[in-house]
Amino acid sequence: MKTITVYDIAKEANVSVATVSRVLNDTAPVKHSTREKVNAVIKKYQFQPNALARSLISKATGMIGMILPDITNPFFPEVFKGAENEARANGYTIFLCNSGGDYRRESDYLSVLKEKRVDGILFLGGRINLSRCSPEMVNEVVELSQQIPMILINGSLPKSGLHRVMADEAAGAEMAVQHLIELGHQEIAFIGGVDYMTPTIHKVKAFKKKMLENRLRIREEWILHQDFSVKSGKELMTRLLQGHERPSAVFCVNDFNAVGAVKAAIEHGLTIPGEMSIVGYDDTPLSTTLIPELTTVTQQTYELGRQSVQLLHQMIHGEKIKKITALQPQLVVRQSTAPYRKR
Amino acid sequence: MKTITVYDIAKEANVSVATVSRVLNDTAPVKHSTREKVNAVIKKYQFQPNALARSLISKATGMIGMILPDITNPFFPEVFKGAENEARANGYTIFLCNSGGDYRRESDYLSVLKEKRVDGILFLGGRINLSRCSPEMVNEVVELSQQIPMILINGSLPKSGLHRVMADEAAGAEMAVQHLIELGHQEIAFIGGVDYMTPTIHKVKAFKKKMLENRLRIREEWILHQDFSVKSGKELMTRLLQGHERPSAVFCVNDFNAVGAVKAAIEHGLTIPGEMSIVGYDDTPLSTTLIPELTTVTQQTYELGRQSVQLLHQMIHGEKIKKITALQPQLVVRQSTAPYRKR
DNA sequence: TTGAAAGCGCTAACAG
DNA sequence: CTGTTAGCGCTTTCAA
Repeated sequence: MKTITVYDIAKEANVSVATVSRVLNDTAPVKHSTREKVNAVIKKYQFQPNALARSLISKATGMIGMILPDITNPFFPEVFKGAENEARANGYTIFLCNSGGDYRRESDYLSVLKEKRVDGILFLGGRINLSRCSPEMVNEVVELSQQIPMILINGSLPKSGLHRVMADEAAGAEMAVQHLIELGHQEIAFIGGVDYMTPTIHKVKAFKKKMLENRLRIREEWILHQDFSVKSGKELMTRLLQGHERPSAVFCVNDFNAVGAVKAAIEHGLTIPGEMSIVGYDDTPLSTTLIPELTTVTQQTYELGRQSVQLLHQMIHGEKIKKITALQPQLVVRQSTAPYRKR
Repeated sequence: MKTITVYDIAKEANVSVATVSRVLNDTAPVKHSTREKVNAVIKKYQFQPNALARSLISKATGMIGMILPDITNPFFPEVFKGAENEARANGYTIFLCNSGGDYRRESDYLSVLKEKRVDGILFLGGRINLSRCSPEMVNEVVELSQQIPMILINGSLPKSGLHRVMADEAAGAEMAVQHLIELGHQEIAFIGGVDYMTPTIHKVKAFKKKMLENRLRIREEWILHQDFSVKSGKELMTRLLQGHERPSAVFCVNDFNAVGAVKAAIEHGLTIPGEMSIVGYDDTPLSTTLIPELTTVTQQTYELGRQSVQLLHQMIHGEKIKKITALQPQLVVRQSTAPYRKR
């Protein structure tokens, strides 16, 4: 099946390819009658100009690359959705690149996106959430960002000066802890996450700050890390419950961990929130799916994606934009937290 | 910032562009020393050939388009993951197109994917799950499939002869109902889904077949439809519980609905699975997140995606493949179903 | 208004 | 082994 080109259209319409191009792009006046004629032929063959050839000239592909760590974590599909809707409204299509948080894979994708000449890149997870990211990894990203507009979502790279869109995790974490304290809890634990990634670090820091502010004891043995999964939340909570003393409330690094924590607590015969208050983070769909529904912190996930693309679009068009856009998180109180009651 | 091309490399290495191209693609013998020389210059500038220009010639873009209805439904990220891993292994990148099940949007994306000259298309949801799809919509897809290899996942289009990869929903549904019956349940309801889409239709049909086979009464008023959401599952279950008589078991069109059903049942004071058995479908992560964990049917979601890309890859290379690839679903018994007990 | 022709960056004959 | 050159399909001067 021969692919049809502007030449075929031109020939059949008895005009030059230039004219075909003109009616295609409405880039110069064309006599009404010839325009009609050309359009007729175009319609007849359902001709669609080859975007590759166009891009080769225009230096724009209408493609955005989005690198994220794990699309099966319900936080990310929501970001994607926000990004995609905004992208579509502006004529972009999105390459979704699941890195698995693997730095090698991130590099691979960065490279692929570069050779495919995407118009912009959205970077989430992996190296941009590392407390200490190697200079080489930073460099790779910084150099690419000089050729392709890029936005880091919910992360950063040391002295890279890269554009960022983020939800203020410290603020969100403080709200969560504050909420627990206001409910009368004094024995509060923190669980989840790996200890070398910023989503964990920011929250632990905020947690300690709030505890200190309220003259509450911080027990290092009640700050437990592992990873961001449900499984991990379950194991960590189990560990907590095996101690002589146990907290009356737990703040989890994310909803996954919180779900695990809830499951562990219930399996150990505790009632939630009666005997144990638990708060998660991210406000993923999981939180309303759970019984009891999870008290958590929303990051305006959809907006995170939407605004990022909006800004990226502006960058692509050479507009200056703020280096940092911060979205305010918000506490969502549901059923997994309750006032402290003495045991 | 000037983008650098093969010409720049050629000039600096004192060779012709053809030679540069040769070392880039290893497409013809090049003297070792000149190869070294060229590679040095390439490395020096971190040169990456423009994929657009290459694709223009090779007629291959290394891009696959994936149209699906809702990436926030945890079933799809898993399919995507399987697809992406296989894609990556074969050198493809994936355009993720969230159609929202909107036919107009599907058409838009189909058109975009065509002009972007993707090498292949994976189609899920929306029109390919309609019991009656309009001839125009069918046509649009069929015509495109003549130009671009395409695979329909878990769906079909009337007499289109399109390639399909699917999990056998009828078989899966039968397993689910069989399981309930073997547990001694006789009063079984079916809830969920919209009634004009195949995921619902196939299951209802299988449900009725099994009931009939076992001489069990099918009550039409216990076959309730709405949509595929948690909310809908909740509302439908509530409706069921408000009747004079109530079933002892419910088979739900998917996990979302099942979660809603569980929530409704618990809110109505029922214990699960003691007083009400519930089974879902899809085996999404939700099912292990719930308390009690959900008995459900797995569709081999990851494999669905992986094998689809594998087949698509073969089609792209002109190999003949089977029209239909069916994956066997499997019942996963967890905690939401139990033997029938008289009330 | 329209056409001829020169590229966009790369690959692939075809000579040498 | 290596260079020259003609495209891939489209847009865009430059003339007419």
